[in-house]
Amino acid sequence: MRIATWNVNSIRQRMDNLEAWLRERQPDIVCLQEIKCTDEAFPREPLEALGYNVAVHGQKTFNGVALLSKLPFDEVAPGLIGDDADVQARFLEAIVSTKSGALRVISLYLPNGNPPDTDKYAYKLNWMSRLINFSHERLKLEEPMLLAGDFNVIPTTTDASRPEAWKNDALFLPQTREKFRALVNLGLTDAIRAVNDESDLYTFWDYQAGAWAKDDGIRIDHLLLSPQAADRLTDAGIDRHVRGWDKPSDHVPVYIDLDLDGR
DNA sequence: ATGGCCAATATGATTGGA
Repeated sequence: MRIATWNVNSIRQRMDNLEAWLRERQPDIVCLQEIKCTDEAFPREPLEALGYNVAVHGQKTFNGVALLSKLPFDEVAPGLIGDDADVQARFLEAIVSTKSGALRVISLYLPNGNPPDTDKYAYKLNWMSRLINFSHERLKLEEPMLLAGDFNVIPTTTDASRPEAWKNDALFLPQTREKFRALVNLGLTDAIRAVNDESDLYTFWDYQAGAWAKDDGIRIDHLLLSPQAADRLTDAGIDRHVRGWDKPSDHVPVYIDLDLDGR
């Protein structure tokens, strides 16, 4: 089973790219972020025509996450625990039934947090604490689970072309990386790093300053696997070529293959 | 030349992104 995550930076601006990439990569499940539209405005029909069930947690103008799945959804739940007053659409949890049993999938869009001297950074750190609490609870279930999305975290210096340029950025500050480590240290596996320790693995290149042309990228889109999912991991990759297409998102898809055939 | 973009919005300037 192939599962992918992609921050599309507006689903309505990215439908041509999304459909082309779905035909090329043939994922079974896709976690989307920054759809930037309401549930009503989400283009369900063309995706359903490609064989996907669709679950959406959107809002007007900003943020918004969604899930596509060739398997039907057994359960879908929007929102991250820990703050009932948080109205930003950044989290969508679902369960599908595979031949090996239930698989829990979360599509998440972690707050950017810039500038760091504002309440935006406090919101980011608090959101990360809530994600740690959520993950701690779900890991007790000891089932295959993956947290997939735009984490807005550069985990290490190896994950940036120019780490010094990000030294004071909310994506790379020590507190941010510390919280990300605390999350991973609950027992999650960073899928890309489980199969590849190269230094030039990026998932985002800014639209500005010729970042793509200079390969000035960062790795901030991640798939974190529970032990029961990590045991089934057979491959992981980044579709960086999609960044070179016409009308690209500034992020590219990241995917994993899990052996859930239930032998 | 050390800067250069993109998307949404009762839109033509502002906000957010990273």
